[in-house]
Amino acid sequence: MEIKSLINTLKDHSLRITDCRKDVLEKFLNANHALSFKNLEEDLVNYDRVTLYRTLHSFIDKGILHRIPDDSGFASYGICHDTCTPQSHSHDHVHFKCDDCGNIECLPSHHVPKIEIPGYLVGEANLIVSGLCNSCNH
Amino acid sequence: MEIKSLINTLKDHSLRITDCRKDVLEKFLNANHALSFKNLEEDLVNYDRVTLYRTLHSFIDKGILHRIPDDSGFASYGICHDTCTPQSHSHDHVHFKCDDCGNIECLPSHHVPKIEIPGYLVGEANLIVSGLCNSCNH
DNA sequence: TTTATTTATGCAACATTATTGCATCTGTGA
DNA sequence: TCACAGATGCAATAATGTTGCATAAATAAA
Ligand SMILES: [Mn+2]
Ligand SMILES: [Mn+2]
Ligand SMILES: [Zn+2]
Ligand SMILES: [Zn+2]
Repeated sequence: MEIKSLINTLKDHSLRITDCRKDVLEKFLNANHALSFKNLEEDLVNYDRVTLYRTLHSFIDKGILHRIPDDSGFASYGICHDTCTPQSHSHDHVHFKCDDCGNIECLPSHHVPKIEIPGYLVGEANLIVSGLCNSCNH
Repeated sequence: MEIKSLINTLKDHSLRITDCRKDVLEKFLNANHALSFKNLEEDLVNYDRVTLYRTLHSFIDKGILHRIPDDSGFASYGICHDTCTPQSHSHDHVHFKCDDCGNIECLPSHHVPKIEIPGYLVGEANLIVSGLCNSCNH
């Protein structure tokens, strides 16, 4: 990932170009799976925890990242491959959590099946599947 | 819910009969939706927080309750209507979270669709749907 | 029923995760 | 280059959950 594209991504989302934002964004672009806050904290030790939290929040606000809830309470964050905006986050893809390596992946090719519930108005749906990922299964 | 049945439920799961356990179990049996820890804490003020946590844990261990993860990080707990045991919790039903009243419901009649992911070994699946519940929708 | 054993409870302390206030620093547009 | 909105770091605080330990209560044994 070259630095030019990082900067453009930040500019396109009307975010100021800072070292922290570049480093965080780069990590997400290079990772092939979602990252937890702990992942970031471990690797980007030269930034304050608070700054990392605020960086995640601004990325989510702008539609660069989406939060992936986890049963264990440790949320992860994934890139919004589809075009999310500050106005609307929409993610109808399945999330996979590997029981072995612990990684969480976005599976954009797998959409969450629509559920019909009589008498209910169904909005968002969130499907988290666990098991063994492609790497750990072979 | 009469007290006899409460006691029998506890006995059947080899748990000692205590006031706290009876009160907590009664609340779950009377509620028509899942309860969060905060729900319990607000209503059962005469018990220590730690005791409520431990009560929830023992109920989960024995297969009386199951934990329902929530995007917001506040887990809820629902009764295991099917026969769960200390050995195996199995819940393949959909969970619904109402955007209006905030209640979370177990929908035992709605099973989580099975997902096939090539190269992956798929195990558990967790589907949380949000929208308006039957009450808030009418 | 009484006693002994096991388990549950309450309190305090601690751990973890996340947020807020505020002074200072930095990026950006003028 | 300058002014200013916005970002950062640090300290304090909040929210949620866990652990250790003394005491109390429930159940088993006598
Ligand atoms: Mn995703
Ligand atoms: Mn349920
Ligand atoms: Zn894996
Ligand atoms: Zn509702």
